[in-house]
Amino acid sequence: MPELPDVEVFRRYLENTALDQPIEKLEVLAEDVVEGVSVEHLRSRAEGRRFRSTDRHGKYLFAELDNRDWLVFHFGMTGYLAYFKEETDKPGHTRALFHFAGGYRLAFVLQRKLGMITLTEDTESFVKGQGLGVDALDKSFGLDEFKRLLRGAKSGIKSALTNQSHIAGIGNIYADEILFQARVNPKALVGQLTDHDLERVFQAMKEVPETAIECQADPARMPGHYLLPQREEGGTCPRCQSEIKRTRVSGRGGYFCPRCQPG
DNA sequence: ACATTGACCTGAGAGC
DNA sequence: TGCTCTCAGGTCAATG
Repeated sequence: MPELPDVEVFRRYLENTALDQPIEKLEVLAEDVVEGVSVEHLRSRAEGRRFRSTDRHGKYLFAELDNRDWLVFHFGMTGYLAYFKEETDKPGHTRALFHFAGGYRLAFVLQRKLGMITLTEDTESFVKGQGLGVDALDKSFGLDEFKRLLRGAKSGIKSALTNQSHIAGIGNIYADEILFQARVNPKALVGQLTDHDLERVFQAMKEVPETAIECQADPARMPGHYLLPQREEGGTCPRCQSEIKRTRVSGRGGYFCPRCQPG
């Protein structure tokens, strides 16, 4: 779930639910999801504060406190946020829980503990420290820079797209969707692609996440020509009705249409 | 210096 | 039912 579009949806969710409310208590239910700072320190910085603004870079979500600290959330493969009031609505695998003055809570949920929470004073230096590349949807990130980043890459196009140190935000699922929309085979090497291929990949890299965000990152709401709702073996290509095939690209499962994305 | 693989963590679903 | 195996949208360290 948590690639760029999902994290952007979480960001807006936090913005629309939890902003400006006094944080009475931060309950950490799994201490190992707090990284870089002690749980005590994190709690002491957050309690008594409010979330003032939010930001996002790639798959990282930032929430600014009114003391100018930033909480950083990473959602791993399974994370999400849940805002609720009744104890019975608390999701399983809640790892941290913000209790607000009005009785509402915001849960940071991870099934697998591959995500984390940390603290930073400066989001830009955090991004730099993580070695993250430009956010895929950054307005100033244009075709020329895209070509420059990929030129010289010896890897496959899918690895290049999901390499967070080049471009931040694209993961396994959306890489498949982008390559499907661009009609490029997921096993293609960057060096084999024509300029025209790269232009289509670039355009899809901009359009797909934008559209996914509009659809709340929910495959059921996505346009009929999207692969995502059909992303399973035996699924049907929305363009040519061929059978969707599964493949393995650098250790990860991928799905594609052999006819629309010939290799 | 780069690219790919395995490990990390936990649960769901398939097959026996 | 219960066991084992494989897989899952993340990154990072260790390999090639």
